[in-house]
Amino acid sequence: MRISAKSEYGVRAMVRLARQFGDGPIPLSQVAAREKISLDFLEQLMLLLRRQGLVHSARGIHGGYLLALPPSTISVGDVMRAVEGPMVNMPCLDRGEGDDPCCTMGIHVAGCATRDVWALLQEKITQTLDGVTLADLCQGQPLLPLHQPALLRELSLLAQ
Amino acid sequence: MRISAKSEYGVRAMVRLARQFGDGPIPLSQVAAREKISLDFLEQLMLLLRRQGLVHSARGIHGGYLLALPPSTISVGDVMRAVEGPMVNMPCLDRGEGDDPCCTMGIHVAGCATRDVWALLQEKITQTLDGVTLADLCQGQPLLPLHQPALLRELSLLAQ
DNA sequence: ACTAAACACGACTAAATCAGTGGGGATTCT
DNA sequence: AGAATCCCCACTGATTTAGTCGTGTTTAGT
Ligand code: SF4
Ligand code: SF4
Repeated sequence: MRISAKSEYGVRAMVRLARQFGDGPIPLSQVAAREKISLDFLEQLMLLLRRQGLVHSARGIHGGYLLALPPSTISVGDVMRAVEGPMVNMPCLDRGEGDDPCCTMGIHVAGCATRDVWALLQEKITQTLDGVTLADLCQGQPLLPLHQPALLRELSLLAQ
Repeated sequence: MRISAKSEYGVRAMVRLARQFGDGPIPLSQVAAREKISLDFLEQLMLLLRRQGLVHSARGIHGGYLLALPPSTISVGDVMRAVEGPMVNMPCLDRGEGDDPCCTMGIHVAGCATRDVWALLQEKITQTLDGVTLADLCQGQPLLPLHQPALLRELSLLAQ
């Protein structure tokens, strides 16, 4: 369950673009230098993000990349899906109950008890990552009150 | 973010042991055959689980492995931590704010905005995986009512 | 027109990780 | 003794990761 460099760099770069939202295209060379990311590698990531419609690009001497949407409407989950595909990579999750056997069990996926855990995990991860936007990361204040049970935190959010 | 074979096999094997909790030691050869896992690979995993105190082993001709605790007290998170270390592998999460720089930023980790996302993600994943026990996976009924928002589900659990 | 700065895109690669194998022990039951 | 089982570690082939490189295209300024 490690977080790949693609995801980390992708999010870092997008946060950088979010901070300068409205300033026109930002050249990747600047982002790469400030975030200490390989320019060539970063270009590949931005290409994926552009194809997903999360950023726009401008070519030529004053070109660069810029967010296609306001920072508050782009989630970390959107970025990660764009740069590295499905958030949780467990093949059996992508198939319906009636599909072919896909795993080492060789059996119908409906017969697997542990599959439910991975489905639950995928749901929670997706919820979490889709619940944080680039705008959230631009502000200085902490993202979460740590050491507080999730239920309490969610209830307090509900009470607002 | 893929789930490694270590984790999947580890959980599958532990569920198998949980189903036969109380029957004495189960030989790995049986578990491997029924779960279609390489015996040699599985042995490595069980060794790790034993060192974490999650299972006991018995050698000799009627030996095998058995859970060291009741299935309802062992969580999926416990199993995964035993077989593959920290649940979310992002080095900067394991260091305090005052530690050395550890990442490509080369800067103090406190200065990184995106780190908060990974911390939040780690917290959520840990909560989720620690909230499911082997006993939960042994029962036939579904683990989660899918397509239902998490908050509602948690509230309904609270109401019980 | 020319040039420099930027994106576009695919091919290639060194290193790391993963998943599994193999081989030798040690222990216990019959 | 002998068979089944756990114990432990070294090794390997395949895959993935995290880049690098090369070449081309577009645009702005001169
Ligand atoms: S064994 Fe179960 S969890 Fe693993 S791939 Fe097959 S259906 Fe999915
Ligand atoms: S850049 Fe931020 S998120 Fe990445 S390793 Fe460093 S502190 Fe952690």
